[in-house]
Amino acid sequence: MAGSMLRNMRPVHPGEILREDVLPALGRPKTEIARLLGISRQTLYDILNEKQPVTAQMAMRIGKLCGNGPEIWLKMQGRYDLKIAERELGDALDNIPRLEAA
Amino acid sequence: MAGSMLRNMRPVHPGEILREDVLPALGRPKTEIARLLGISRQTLYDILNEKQPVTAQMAMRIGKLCGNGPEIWLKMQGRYDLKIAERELGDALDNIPRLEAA
DNA sequence: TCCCATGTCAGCCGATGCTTGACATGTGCT
DNA sequence: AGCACATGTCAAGCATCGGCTGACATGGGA
Repeated sequence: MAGSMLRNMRPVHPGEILREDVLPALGRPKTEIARLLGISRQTLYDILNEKQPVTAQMAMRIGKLCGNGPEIWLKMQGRYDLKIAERELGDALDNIPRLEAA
Repeated sequence: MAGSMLRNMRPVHPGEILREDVLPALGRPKTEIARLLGISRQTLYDILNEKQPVTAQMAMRIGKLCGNGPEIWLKMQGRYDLKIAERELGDALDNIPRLEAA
């Protein structure tokens, strides 16, 4: 079914795509990219280095600049966050039972 | 195409679904739900009152308890966040140009 | 040489996510 | 009546987070 391929892939931080594919394709200095996005240079670097997530606001900015819309970026971040959350929760999840409708 | 119906709907906070549909169907005291989820009672109420988002961790917990997985909840929150972000950014978006690959 | 881009560090700050503890109110059981 | 428990809400507290500014050392053109 649709999406199954994506689901089984290692979780990819949106910053990796920006750094490896998108920004090189745009071919502009990162300093300018940050300015165009309306964010600080530091914040852009943090995202590219995968130290900060792509928030909803960031997704909108990036989606606008790249013309592909915000959903892709936010969804990518979501998949990433879920993987992290799964690892962080660990055994805590085992203690949560599955309830069924009464 | 798939998803177009969802996209055009008003943004729904996951707490609304929990409050209106899911918890009633489970038919357990909210106090117990919070305990089973492994979170504080206050946090559950905040989510039900749409004052706190469903984070990735929360999505995992809820998804486990309800047996439907975390993606639904996180995606719902994402759509909601995008609507909020769009409103908050406002004109700031107009200042972001659309770049094309060089 | 001067200008600009790059990459990284440190520190600040407001907001967020979640917690504990308490309170008043209601409900059901014995 | 009395107890146990659920409900809904408030007030702090607290660590983390998202984003910023300012600074530094470095490198590559014009």
